[in-house]
Amino acid sequence: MEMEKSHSEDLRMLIDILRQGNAHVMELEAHLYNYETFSSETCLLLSSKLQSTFATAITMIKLMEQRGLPSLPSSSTDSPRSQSSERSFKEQERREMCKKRKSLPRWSEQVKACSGSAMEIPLDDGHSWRKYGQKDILGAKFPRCYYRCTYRHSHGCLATKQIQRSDNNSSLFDITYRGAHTCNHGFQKPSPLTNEQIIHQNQSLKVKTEALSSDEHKPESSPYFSFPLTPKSCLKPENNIFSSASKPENYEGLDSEIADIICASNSTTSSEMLKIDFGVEQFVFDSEFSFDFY
DNA sequence: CCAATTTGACCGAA
DNA sequence: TTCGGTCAAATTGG
Repeated sequence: MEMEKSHSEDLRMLIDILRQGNAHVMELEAHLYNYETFSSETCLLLSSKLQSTFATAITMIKLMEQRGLPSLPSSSTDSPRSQSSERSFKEQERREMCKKRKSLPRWSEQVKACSGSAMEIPLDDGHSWRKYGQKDILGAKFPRCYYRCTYRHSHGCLATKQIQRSDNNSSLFDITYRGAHTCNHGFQKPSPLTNEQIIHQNQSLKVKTEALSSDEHKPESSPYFSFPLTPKSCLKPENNIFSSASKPENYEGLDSEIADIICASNSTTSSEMLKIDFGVEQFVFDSEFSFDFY
């Protein structure tokens, strides 16, 4: 009762903090998009702001956990009855996680394999992935591989991707991403590419954002899919339109097609970006910031 | 020894 | 029940 009140206050604060973090992401993105004002210093600054935002949020969640929420399984002082509920608590947590993952934005692209020869592996997208599964898919010639962000546990980064070799053209890979990276290990220093390389890669790359059916969520609230974290397809080094290593005329030289791709997943237009939130309710409760359980 | 991958088990959705 | 996605123990590789 008393507890509940302060709990909801905490939540409100937490939400504010996360909103702030979101604002920083916007700002960061704006810088990435604006070639004129782009500076790595600014980005680093924003990145560290983001880090501290998340750190604060994490700390808050931990505190709230200690105070108001069911205690962690580790404490052996619990009454026996809480032990029986421990299982269902974990179970519940798992289910919530599942739900959350499904609600994450999704987009896919087709990527050409390294045009070497035998080494048929899709290009590295600049993020660090850890394979966690492989499945034979009904009616598909090749198995589907499942990857999650390497930093899932250390940073609570929920990004995942699936890679599946195309049936008819085995040098093509369908890659489906789910969830934007919240870790900041993502963007390795982009290697300089020539103009031709960029153009070539742009041509061989199709990005389609799968706007999830809006009936899946109450449309009026949480605009999940307008959360405009730039998909890797925009930021990944091999497409490094924004890389300071590539010359400005690269960007200007490339036509609106690229801009379309860049905007594809932000299709809700930048004017809407400002009122976007994380779908915070879910984010707060389900987030995997409980990394110290692992 | 640690971190990544492999692979069968498990679980929820359809 | 089947299928697709994830987990986690066993295995591999550095």
